[in-house]
Amino acid sequence: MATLTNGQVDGTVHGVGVVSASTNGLVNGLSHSHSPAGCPATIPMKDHDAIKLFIGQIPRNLDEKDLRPLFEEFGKIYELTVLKDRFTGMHKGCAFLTYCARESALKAQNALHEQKTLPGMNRPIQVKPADSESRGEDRKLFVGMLNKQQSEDDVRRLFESFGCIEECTILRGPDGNSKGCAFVKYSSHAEAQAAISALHGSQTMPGASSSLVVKFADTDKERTIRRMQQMAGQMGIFNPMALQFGAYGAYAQVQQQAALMASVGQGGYLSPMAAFAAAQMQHMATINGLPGAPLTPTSGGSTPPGISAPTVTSIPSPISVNGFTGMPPPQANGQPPAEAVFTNGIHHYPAQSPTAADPLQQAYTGVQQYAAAYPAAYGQISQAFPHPPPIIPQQQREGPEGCNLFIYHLPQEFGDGELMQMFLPFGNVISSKVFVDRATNQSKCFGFVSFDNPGSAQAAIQSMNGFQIGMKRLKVQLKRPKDANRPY
DNA sequence: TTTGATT
Repeated sequence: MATLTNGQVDGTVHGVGVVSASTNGLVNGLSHSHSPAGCPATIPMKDHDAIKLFIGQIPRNLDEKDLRPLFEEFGKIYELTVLKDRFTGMHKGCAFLTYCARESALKAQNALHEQKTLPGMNRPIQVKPADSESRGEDRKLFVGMLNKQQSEDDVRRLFESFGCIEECTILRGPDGNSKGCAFVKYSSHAEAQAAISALHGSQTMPGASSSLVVKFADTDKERTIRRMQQMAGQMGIFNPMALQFGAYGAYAQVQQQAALMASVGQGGYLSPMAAFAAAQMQHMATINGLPGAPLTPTSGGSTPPGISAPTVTSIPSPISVNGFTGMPPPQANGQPPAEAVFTNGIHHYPAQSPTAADPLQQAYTGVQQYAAAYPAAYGQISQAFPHPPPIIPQQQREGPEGCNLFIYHLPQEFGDGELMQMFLPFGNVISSKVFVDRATNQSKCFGFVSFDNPGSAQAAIQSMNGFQIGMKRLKVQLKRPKDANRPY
């Protein structure tokens, strides 16, 4: 019965391999009747996941009608085309073959590929998925910035007017919650392209942070590249210096920042690093609880062995860094509050000649103050040192509950790196993320920092919440737990 | 200016 139906709609069926072919035909016929509007009524139907095969090493005297019988024993053929030279029409010795059923293609490949040699050929026949198949996700779209409440059906409705949707999947987490993105597979590249043109950036879903993203899904290669980049990012978070030297390394990092700050500070442009160094200086004052009080420019400047740093001097004038207000007016006297605070045996060296007040020295001094003001913080880092440092915390972006901070009112210039470094003194930062507007690549001035323990997170809140940078004050709070703020 | 998604 099914065979008859197929025979009627498909004049090319030859009645070979009828049993399995008709089964597939029936299934497809049924699904076809339910297919969304806009799907062309292609006959005969093939499986959505049908595989287009490349057939090689075909004698040039065989054309489609000669080849059919050979392949039909594995299932109903949807399409078989001998490749011909575009200009001369000459048989190129190969063909494309698509079965209605994916299964048939697999069977044919297993049975034939390199298994026999056709008459007149000196190499065995090739039966394998066409290149276009392995490459071929060019009709599959990645859709981002969906509302997390939207279902497959909602997404289908949004995309159905551009073509025949073969597949629509919302990406979900382990708990079944939508991740706000989806895959939509059309039956052709052109349909997918049409959907991109019409929908990408066209609207912003309620609750989404930016406009709808509609683009071709990654190919395998792109996916691999992305993975590598992610790995690199993971490694990058954990600065080798910090890992190797614990607090010592962190301190060296700060020195590097200071140097960088100085180098750009003179040009009038305030880099993220400079902003950070400046922030640290100010923060240091805050922590001391001595805003405007004598903060010591230090005689305690240390140059840890092996780390090159400029000669340290005291600062004769108040620190002022472009664009930053509220800096404490340090005075050139007194002692740093925490001389020799490093608990891992690193000591400050005596200061050298007190001279000039160039930006570098200012910055450097400020950073020293910062370091000096953080005995506890640096102590934490150094405590972690004797244990094997957690290098890559299993891909995780988030720490345990209570370890993740949400920070906003960040300076526009801050990126992930600056954010991390700002919080490094409070513990092991397992991730830091500044939100970036996908359209403009600009920071949205808020982000996340995750520690590996709640104590560090609390310490960071204590110290950094309300911390003034420029005209803004940081807000540092625990990240809302995932299940909070659910409408239902 | 207010909560990390991504094949």
